[in-house]
Amino acid sequence: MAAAIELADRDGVDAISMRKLAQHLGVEAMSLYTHVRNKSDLLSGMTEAVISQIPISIDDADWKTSLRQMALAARSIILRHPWVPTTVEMQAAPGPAMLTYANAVIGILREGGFSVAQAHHALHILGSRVLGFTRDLFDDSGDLDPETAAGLARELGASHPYAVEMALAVTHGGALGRCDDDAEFEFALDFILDGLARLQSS
Amino acid sequence: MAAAIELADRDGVDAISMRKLAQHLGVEAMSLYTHVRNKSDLLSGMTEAVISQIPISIDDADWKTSLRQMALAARSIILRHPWVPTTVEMQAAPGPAMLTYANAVIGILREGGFSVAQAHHALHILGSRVLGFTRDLFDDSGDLDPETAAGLARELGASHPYAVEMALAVTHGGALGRCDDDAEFEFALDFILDGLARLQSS
DNA sequence: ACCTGAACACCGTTCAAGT
DNA sequence: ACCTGAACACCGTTCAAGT
Repeated sequence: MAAAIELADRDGVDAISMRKLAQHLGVEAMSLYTHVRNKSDLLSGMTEAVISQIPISIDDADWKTSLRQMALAARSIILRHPWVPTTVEMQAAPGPAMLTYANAVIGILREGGFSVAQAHHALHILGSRVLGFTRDLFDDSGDLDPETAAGLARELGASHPYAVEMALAVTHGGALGRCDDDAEFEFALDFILDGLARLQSS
Repeated sequence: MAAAIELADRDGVDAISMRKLAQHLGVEAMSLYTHVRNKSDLLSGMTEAVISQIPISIDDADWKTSLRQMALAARSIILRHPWVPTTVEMQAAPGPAMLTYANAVIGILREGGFSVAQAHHALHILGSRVLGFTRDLFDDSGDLDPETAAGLARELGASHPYAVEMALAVTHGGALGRCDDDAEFEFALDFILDGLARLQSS
């Protein structure tokens, strides 16, 4: 399992095949089937192993800081295993580690005074952000060299002025510095947590 | 392209292979390579074809109703092609249709009075929700028959009380009716749009 | 320009066989 | 209990050949 995680971290999850993993372990491909039912079983095992590393916040802080702590902790762990979002989405049913994590999140909300219905809404709103990741529509932390960026701007400026304006502002530090994914994640997280506080008290 | 979309709608995107698609078209697999560079080119073509169907709202309503309209329209189209979220995430670079869509969203925000920085934040917060989909952590619109549900509750109730409480409330209409994905999506969307309005005026 | 067929280097998985 | 090797039914893609 550890070997598979290491291999996925290095080469990406697409590079994981029974044959390659076996080779990585100095063994024949079919030997893996004694330890794992099939490939999807392997992938859930890897996913569960990572999820179970996310610390569940136990201290009795208020729900907002607890949730914030957990989401940021989750993010820092998942950043080290960038393939996890993919494998999480591939799973049909959540494993025990995932269930424990979800139970902790719901528990924080319920103990914080959310009704079941409110907590349910909150889960839908937080979506995968409680797990520390957001599938961005596209990478805007781009590193284009200035000349190709200028070329693109000239080509697309007429048809997509707003997109180009933002891309330019974000990539080479115009008004905004280059897009800071960490800061952007925290901003979105706090935006949601503040909204949930308002939802609860309304 | 249309044939590929039809096949993916019917059998899922995993069932799409050059060989199967060719067979579906009554042709040999290698013939496809005259119309498409490779498989990933095929998948982006399919994705782009669907994205380009999403109507860009042109009427001069305020930004909130415009964005709401677009997100709901996007959702209704993507619901008919459930594989699109997957293929969107697989793409390295956004195609023209995706760019046009993003430009429209940013344009609505900018014309609605958002600064570039605010619009940038808004994009990160909306995430894939502007495209009408959210990857839920897990399906909670489950349809378990009552007895296995009761069994699960007994088994997990001790270790995961909060998760079980919510699952029971959501699945067989306790306090909440069974989880209505449409309503839940609209709720989350409005939650975000209201928050963005507050962000803008602060 | 479009289609074909054979071929190559991969997959996941089974099964019978070994220790 | 754990590992192996051959085999099967698949992949995406190349290349030379046809019309």
